Amino acid sequence: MARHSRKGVNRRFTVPGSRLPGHDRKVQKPTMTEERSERDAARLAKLDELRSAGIEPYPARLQQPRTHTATEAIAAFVASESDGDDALPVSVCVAGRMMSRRLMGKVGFAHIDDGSAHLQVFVRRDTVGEETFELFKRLLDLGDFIAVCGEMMRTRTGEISVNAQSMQLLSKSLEPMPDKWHGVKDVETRYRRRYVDLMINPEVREVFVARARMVQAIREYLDGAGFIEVETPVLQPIYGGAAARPFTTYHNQLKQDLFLRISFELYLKRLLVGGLEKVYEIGRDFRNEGISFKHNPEFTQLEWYEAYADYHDVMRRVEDMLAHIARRLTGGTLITYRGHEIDLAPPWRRVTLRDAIIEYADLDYAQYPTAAELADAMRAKGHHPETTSNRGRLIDSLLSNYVEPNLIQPTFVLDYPIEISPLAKKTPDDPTSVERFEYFIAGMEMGNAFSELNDPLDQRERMEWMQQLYGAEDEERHPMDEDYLLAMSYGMPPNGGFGTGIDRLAMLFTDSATIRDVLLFPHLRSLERSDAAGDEEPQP
RNA sequence: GGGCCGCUAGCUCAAUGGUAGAGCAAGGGACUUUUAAUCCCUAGGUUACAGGUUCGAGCCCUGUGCGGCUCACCA
Repeated sequence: MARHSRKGVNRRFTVPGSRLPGHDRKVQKPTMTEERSERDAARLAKLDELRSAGIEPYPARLQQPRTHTATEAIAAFVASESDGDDALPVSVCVAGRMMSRRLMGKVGFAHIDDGSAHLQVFVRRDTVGEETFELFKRLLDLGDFIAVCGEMMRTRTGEISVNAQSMQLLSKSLEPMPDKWHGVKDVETRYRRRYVDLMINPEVREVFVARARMVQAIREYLDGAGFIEVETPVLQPIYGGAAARPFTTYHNQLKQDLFLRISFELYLKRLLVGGLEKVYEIGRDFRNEGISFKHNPEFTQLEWYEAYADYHDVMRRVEDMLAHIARRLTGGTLITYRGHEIDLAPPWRRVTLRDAIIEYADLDYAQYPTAAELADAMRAKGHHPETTSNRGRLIDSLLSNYVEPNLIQPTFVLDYPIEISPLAKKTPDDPTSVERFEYFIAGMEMGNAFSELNDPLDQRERMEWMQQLYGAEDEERHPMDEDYLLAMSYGMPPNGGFGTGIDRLAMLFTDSATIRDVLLFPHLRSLERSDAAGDEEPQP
């Protein structure tokens, strides 16, 4: 937009609102642009009026530097009040977005929001002068950023306020603010224009502050336990470490197909080979799968690997870490999620997958050694298995359909079928099962861990077996990763590994019903697509 | 991808198949301690889009778009 000079091209086209979603659908009709500009005419006229009065609506800096956030200004005034008669006046310069304004003749009130608090500003014509009062009264709009300097005071009704001595416009808003009382409720608008959601709905900001504090608590815990944080490639020539379909991309100069990672696992375990004993990574994974209240195409994952630990050690660390997060966020280990009171205090319940399925689905899969037998037994119990599934997937479906919804309190489910766990060590007493657990809270799968397989020959067999088991046409079939096998052949210490969805933890700790509420910009279908569809053929 | 539900002014919401409204926001006016300020006036709409039924459609039907819930796959 910089190419449009101030007094050059029709300024209408620089109005951000002309590209807002609700108008993109209609933007091809010029009449709508005209109507749009009519609605904006008042604010655009104010821009002209401000400039001709010598007031730059988008100044580069404050005339007087900010001395206090809203919270600090209030605190400073409260402190001075406690001095009683000896109290000295508290002079402040504050800045923020004007959220409300009440005009009454030659005096007026406004609230500014700077992210720390709302602070009332009292503006009296006799104090600020004719010119500034006119600016405040007539040329400012809700949504404008302003700076205000003055002494702190209490109004007649007792509200701590800034008694404005001077006022500066910092940034003009050309879009109307949403309803000050109701905010924005439409979820599509809230997700597509998160900035509007954040500016008007204070509880949204709280969710993301809590999420940030949660991640901070995780790093604090792991750093304190001697882990180092590392970063591994997002763009990978061979994807792996999970059962999921990847996004593909292409490097032009290398003429090479690349995949966006679906997990960090294979790279982090290479680091154990290299001698880093405790590593973790917090980063983005990408999975080309369905979208739901607990699935976004890109999501934040925590994975760690710890040499000389097995999956029992990992369980102890997981329950310890989550209790640590809860204490940091709430002071205790009790949290409420969607009406359930959940206690994260260790130790959590531990139950084998087999026992859990016996308990909740009334079926002992150990009695049915083949997929066909198990599927028959499931049908006899009134379940409806996919006919094409292998035995591991059948067991997994029993878990997610019958067990998972019942696991409200934190629970480790352990010892998984080998067919769906190619990177985990076999259990010593049962070669069809592996030392793996998933943990569940509030009926949601939260994470996954193994005693990591470190036998290179076993790993090669397992990968080759997976190739056969899933068939060439299966989209979750993974390519062989020869370099990973090579790394393991150098010798990998026995270790316990763990992965968990940061977004799901954030849902849990912020009592959010959907992953979209803990993602600042959840993935939504583009609106532009519908406009382009009629004009041109989609690209192949 | 399947099923169900939704889409009306910038925002929040009304409107038996019969003239599309209100509050807030916006524009004009009154008001020197208000706080969802108050009072008077004004403007603002291709009811998501495209068809159909009907004398007449925001409402009924079909399709499309976007969203929500849900099922399937997955963390």
